Amino acid sequence: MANKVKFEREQVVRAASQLFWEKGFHATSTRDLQDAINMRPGSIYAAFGSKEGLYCEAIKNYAKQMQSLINERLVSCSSILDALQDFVEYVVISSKSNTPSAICMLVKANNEFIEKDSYLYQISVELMIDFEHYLTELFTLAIADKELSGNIAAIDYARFFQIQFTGLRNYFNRPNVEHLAKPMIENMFSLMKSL
Amino acid sequence: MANKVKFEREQVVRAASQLFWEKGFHATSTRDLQDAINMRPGSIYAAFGSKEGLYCEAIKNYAKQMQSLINERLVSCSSILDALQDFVEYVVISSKSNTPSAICMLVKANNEFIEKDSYLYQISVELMIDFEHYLTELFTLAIADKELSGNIAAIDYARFFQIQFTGLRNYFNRPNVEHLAKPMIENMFSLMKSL
DNA sequence: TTTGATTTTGAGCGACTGCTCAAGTTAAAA
DNA sequence: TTTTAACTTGAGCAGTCGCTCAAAATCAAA
Repeated sequence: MANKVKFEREQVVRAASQLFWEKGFHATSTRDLQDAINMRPGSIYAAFGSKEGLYCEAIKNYAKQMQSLINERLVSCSSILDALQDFVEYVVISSKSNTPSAICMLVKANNEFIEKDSYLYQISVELMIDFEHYLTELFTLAIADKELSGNIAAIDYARFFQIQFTGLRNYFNRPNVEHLAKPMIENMFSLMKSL
Repeated sequence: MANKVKFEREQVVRAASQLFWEKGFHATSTRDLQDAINMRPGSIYAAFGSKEGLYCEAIKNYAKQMQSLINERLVSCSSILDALQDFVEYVVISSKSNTPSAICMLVKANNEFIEKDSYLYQISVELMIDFEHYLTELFTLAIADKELSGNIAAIDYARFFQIQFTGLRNYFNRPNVEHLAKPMIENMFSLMKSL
């Protein structure tokens, strides 16, 4: 005695994620979303409650996929730092043409939601802290593997990495500097190894 | 045979700048602006042409004021790098409580206007490049003064500075990390001096 | 004063926003 | 089959958006 949902939730959330990532929360209208995910308002609101609810799933999906990108490289690369460098090069250089924005969606969210007690701001902080924890685990292993000196703590490597990564992605969101990306990423990693 | 404008243009642009900086372009309504600058729609549109026109003046004013902050410190400090470090500490730490956002307005604009051929995106890029040129001049002087090794070119110091600065400001847009700001800024500058 | 170009005012236009809900459609259970 | 609960549809609501423009206010020149 029922009917079944006709949409693929993961696929819909990914499409919404792409649109929100590109345009930001405020500049994305529910009509834009309807077109992007091919659902009518009633279905959207039945499934996600509100534009905010859909955004919330979308940004969590984004964070999950970003970690997947690293995890894939941990399998295929011979060291943790090689995996991270390959990840950074992929994000800043290779994926630029088929990605909705050069800027991390978490950073965009963190910049857009100015009310510090708003739900979406807090989600953005949570996901960034999750990512920092994930990085800290990786750098703990990298220190144990003697890939890094261990002169500073794993969490400090994680902070250094995030600041460089965010700074680089912002810098390369301007035209005519593409040729600088590869050497600057290499500098970033040799700097980190010298800490 | 005339009437005179009753508003102080510089003061109005500064107020608009603060609001746009805080909320971004899309999330700032013309009603918000009316209240912030105490002008009625007709006067605003007579003076600035459009919301976009007002934003344009506002962001240029922001860029000008940011350079003023550095220029003031170049006068009062004994070296260029001291002035820059004082500037960074002021922006990231001291001014945090009386500033509309922890994030640079140019960076926010550059992230918000996704149409690469839109006028406001191009303005944001122009102002960032202006700032890079300004920094490059400073680092040229710093190299001549032997404050920096000169192992890399002035423009490369300018790029390094911008990436660190943007990365730091983004990192400190999260709660509970304030105590890390001072040491991380010191690290940034000692790292730069070791390049 | 009076004149008249200039500036300011604010009601309100047409378009768009996030969202609702009655009506229609679907498919498993009876 | 028929029933019925779950799902989908899309017209449209109440509110907000950027912006316009006729009318009122202002003030230097005549």
